Amino acid sequence: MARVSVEAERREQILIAACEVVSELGFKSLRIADVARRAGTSTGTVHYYFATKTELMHAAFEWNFERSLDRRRPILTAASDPRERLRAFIDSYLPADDVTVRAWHVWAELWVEALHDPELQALNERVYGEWRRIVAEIIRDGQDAGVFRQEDPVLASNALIAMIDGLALQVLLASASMSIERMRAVCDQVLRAMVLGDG
Amino acid sequence: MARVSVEAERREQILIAACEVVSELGFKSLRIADVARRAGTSTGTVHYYFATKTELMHAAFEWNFERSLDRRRPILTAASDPRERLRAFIDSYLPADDVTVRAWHVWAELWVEALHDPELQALNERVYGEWRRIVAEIIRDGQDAGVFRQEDPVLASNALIAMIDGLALQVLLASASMSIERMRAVCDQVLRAMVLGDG
Amino acid sequence: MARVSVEAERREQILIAACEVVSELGFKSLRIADVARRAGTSTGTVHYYFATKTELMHAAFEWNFERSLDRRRPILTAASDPRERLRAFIDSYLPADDVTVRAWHVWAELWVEALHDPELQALNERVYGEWRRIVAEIIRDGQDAGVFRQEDPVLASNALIAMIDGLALQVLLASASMSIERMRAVCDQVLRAMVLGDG
Amino acid sequence: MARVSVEAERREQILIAACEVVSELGFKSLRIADVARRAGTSTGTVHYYFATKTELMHAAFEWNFERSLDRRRPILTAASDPRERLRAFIDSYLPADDVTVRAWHVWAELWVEALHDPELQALNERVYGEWRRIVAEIIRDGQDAGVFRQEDPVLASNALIAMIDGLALQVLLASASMSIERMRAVCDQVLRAMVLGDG
DNA sequence: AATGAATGAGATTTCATTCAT
DNA sequence: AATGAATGAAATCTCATTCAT
Repeated sequence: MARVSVEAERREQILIAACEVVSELGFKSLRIADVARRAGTSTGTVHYYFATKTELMHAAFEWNFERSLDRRRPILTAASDPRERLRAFIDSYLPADDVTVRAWHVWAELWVEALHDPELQALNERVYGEWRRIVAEIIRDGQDAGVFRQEDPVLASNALIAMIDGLALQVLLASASMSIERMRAVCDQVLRAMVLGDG
Repeated sequence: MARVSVEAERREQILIAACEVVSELGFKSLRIADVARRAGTSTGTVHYYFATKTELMHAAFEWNFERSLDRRRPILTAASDPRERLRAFIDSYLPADDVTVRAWHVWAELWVEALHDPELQALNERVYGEWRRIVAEIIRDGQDAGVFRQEDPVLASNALIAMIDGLALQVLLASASMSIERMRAVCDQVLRAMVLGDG
Repeated sequence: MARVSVEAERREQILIAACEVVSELGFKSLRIADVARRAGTSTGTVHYYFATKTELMHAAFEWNFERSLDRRRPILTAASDPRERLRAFIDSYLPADDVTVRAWHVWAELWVEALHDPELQALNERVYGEWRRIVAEIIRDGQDAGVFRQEDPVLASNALIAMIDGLALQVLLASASMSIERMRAVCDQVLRAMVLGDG
Repeated sequence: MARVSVEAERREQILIAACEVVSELGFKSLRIADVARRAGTSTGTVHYYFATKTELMHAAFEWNFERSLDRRRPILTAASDPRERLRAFIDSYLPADDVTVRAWHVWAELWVEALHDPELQALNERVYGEWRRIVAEIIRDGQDAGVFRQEDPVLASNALIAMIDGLALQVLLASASMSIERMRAVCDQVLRAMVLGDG
């Protein structure tokens, strides 16, 4: 019993460390030794839990996604006005705090890694399926309530999510022309256009 | 004179090869030896033209951007209806043909590399400045002509470009839910919403 | 008392497992973890019984030899015609069944390991002393009975045993030109030459 | 031109070093770093010539065999009495001098490695085919000349070669009961039995 | 008596970079 | 201008061994 939790705990320590290192150095520069040091253990131990670097990174990407989802659950289950829900959801994706910035970094690394790795593509697919369903649902609710303009909710959801990805990326790239505030303003203008009787 | 052009040609051969290899294997897996083989030369020669791997990659990213810009120039200088111009511009970014797909791959690799490299961030900044100016200009033209809805053209331009980046990425990731056709449909719906008297 | 036998049993399980793994993977590739898995226990337990890998392997070689000897005892104690006894003895060394093949594999691994290990050389010496004495005895009996040709029985015994080793090795190496049948034919011809009044 | 010979020379230096190290430490204990040091170069260079440790070892085994063959060619082409030729051939296999001892060591390591490696089994097959043909030829010549006893020359050749292998192995194992002199005596007695009108 | 998580020393392998030609 | 043999630093991965439980 105690054993199991020790193992699970250790495993998570290593995954946390891996995400931190990916976020700081990038996947390309990440060395097992960095992860080990960060997790307060040895490379041997990292390999005891994850047979290969690839296995470790896949697990880290998966873990990063699960945590992201966990953090949003409260927002989505809160029964509130669709406009509020959509805004809160989008807001939670602004790379404003350390945790969110880190998660975005990891996610960006996954994208590029996935370009040449079908297994990671499958993870991306799963995640985006989840996002698209959530956002499309909110849009549909808003349309039914007569507060969002009529249009295909699935296409709109795709447009919204893609825009967030693209904007966040520019923010992460420390773009002088794309600060957090600017990103928020862009999102606001797009949301305003979606809401009826707001112009 | 002749010499200079021979050198310039060789240099470009190497840059082309570098972009091809990045697109196929990813930056992380690219080896100088791969680029050399692809360019039909030796690692020694690659280093003769580019002192370090970093220098080579920066030059390749720059080259990729210049080519991208060259390919769009005809679209932008063609004096036509803003709606047509905007659509043509967006269309030229759909990762539909090999050349465009390859360019996107290289671009995606640059993004992630730039997360930890200020020099590449500067390149990204220059490129996005260019794009934003171009798109904002078209939007302004359309608004002046009374065909686009009134809104901040710079914010709208940011929204549009970010969306294209995000959508293209999902297409590149071979997402089952984001084909080229789907991407086109998403763009169409967004454009339709921008155009007045179209709903 | 009961405890001791439990320990002895466990010890033997591990030795059996070690011989099986050596036979299948070779000494070079054998890992303690393999032996542990095969014995249905853990690496910790293997080390509880054998302090080091070297100690385990020496014990396994010793065990392999003892078993080999045990299997031949009935043949040697059966009072019969020297010709029959010699033939039966040789026959028992043909790598025809699984048990014998496995024993040969282990033995071959010992040879090569012993090239750089005096302790294993000592074991080899003991074993060969045993074989040579046995075979020389049979030959002497046959000479006394007037059925074997006159020659130095110790030299003849060495020749015979060396030949069996060399032939068995080629059979183990899956040589297309040295099958079990061929090995038997070679031994037959040599035996026939030893027996008087047979040409 | 010069280049080619430099490469070929370097390659051979490395193979010589590899055989020496195998002979001294055994295949199991051999490290690329040992070979590199012995060859007066770096591990990087060894890998420049041989992609993997396996490839290096296979090449070394092959090289060891080719050299062995080269050393015997004079004996075999010398037109002389079959009895003399057979004796000289056998004599050349006694592990009496350093070169021969080293070659035997390498050969013994190959045997055991080949037990789990089909590619090495193929090499063993090629080599033994060569030996068997050579020895069988000599025996046939001797039988035709009426100096060797009548028996199947191929079986006799197999018996002889296997015996030499088995005896040499015991000599290499520093067996107290199998010195070089003893090995010579055993061979002599066997040869004497083959020769007609000699008892 | 038995376990298995953890370790660290060490081995192979990779590859950008150098440099003599 | 161009080459490619050679290098060495560094990274992943392996595994016997230890030790707290």
